Amino acid sequence: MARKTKAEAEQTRHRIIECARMVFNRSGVNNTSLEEVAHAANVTRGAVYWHFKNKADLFQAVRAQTGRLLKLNSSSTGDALQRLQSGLLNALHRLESDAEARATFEVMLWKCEYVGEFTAVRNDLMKSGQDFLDEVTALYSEAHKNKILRPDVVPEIAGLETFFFFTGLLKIWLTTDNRSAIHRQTVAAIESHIATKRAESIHKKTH
Amino acid sequence: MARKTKAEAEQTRHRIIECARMVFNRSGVNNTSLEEVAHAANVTRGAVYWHFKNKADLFQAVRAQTGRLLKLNSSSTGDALQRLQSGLLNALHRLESDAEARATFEVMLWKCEYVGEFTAVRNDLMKSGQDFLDEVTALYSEAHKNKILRPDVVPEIAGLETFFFFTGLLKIWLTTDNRSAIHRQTVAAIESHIATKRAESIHKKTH
DNA sequence: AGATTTACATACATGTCTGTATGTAAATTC
DNA sequence: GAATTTACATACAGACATGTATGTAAATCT
Repeated sequence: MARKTKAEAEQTRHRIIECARMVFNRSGVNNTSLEEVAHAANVTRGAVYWHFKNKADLFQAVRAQTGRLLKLNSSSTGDALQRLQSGLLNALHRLESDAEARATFEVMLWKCEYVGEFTAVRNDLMKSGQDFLDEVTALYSEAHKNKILRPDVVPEIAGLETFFFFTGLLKIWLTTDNRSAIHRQTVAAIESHIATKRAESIHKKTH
Repeated sequence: MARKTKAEAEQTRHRIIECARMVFNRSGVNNTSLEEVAHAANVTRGAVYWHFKNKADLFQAVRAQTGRLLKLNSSSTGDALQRLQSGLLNALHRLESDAEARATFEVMLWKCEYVGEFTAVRNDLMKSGQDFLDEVTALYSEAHKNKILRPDVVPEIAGLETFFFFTGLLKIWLTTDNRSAIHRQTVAAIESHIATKRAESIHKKTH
């Protein structure tokens, strides 16, 4: 076959990543051969090995393409707790609407053995987890400063709690068969998670 | 080699399970060959295949030997929320003190691809997750009935929240390098998680 | 326009894993 | 105590995965 244009090569690379995500999600990362990925992408292993060093490298690319789920510092308004809540709800909404992101997280949380070459991937994952924790903690600190956080709630601890909570939520939500069936309860759990941390001051709008 | 006594055979079976847990934890379930397990247990693959149908079956045995982590209906006393809290703390404590249980959960949460034969294992896992959810929800219902739950907290939602929270806690805690360093904060997160759900009645002892 | 890369496809060498079939000597059964 | 299981070890067959080396025709560079 002829050499491809630079743009075509980039297309090929993207196709490999997308197909890798699909196949990983179907068969698991370790259980998937690069031959399967190549076949799904209509190329040979040669192409895969040209674009990526090995499977772990490919998996990192899959991860990188999806990126972070939570974006707290974006458009949303309101006090710190409201911003945190809508950040969490937005993340959930992205998972619901973005099938690719969902697949990526499904692979990361249920279809990958973090061992050997993949411990590096896990460290990466934990690093973005630490970022999540930092951002959430910062929001709780702001809430504390503004007296809208319950006085007996420590920002650092609350941040950790939310980190645990959302990690588990993702893990469980992703493996639930009928996700739309638990949508309402999941949203309610998020709202309740935040609401119970809010100081009981004068009359406040919950909604 | 000679045929083993029934008791010896049972010993062999146990040895295989324990070694499987170790090797799975080191190399991941999918990435581990039954030859490795057999070697670690000082037997051949013949023995492994005699005792277990295949790797998934062996993994189920590893899981079954460790059993559930949470035992809420046991000895602890106090009101529903106190019992829930000590149940969660006990589960954490078991993970800290019981290296085998820890290894099993590490494998289940970080070193296994739930795909193919292993989807059955995941279903099993989710079933015990559902049991957890039911028990926790029952405790919140009791707390609600006894007016010690915040009136704006719905037992079912709180149960779900706690389920998410503890699932994430396990996952994160198990992959943290220096676990003793985050012990205090983890305990505090559990306590805070429960405390924020308690109704603010008259004077109560937090400790 | 010629030289040089590039973007793969093909081929090769090697190792590994699985499941099953068969062998066997001693426990266990009757 | 003879017949039958049992608890494995050994052997076999087939598939499959990985990484690299090599080939090649067309882009891209100069």
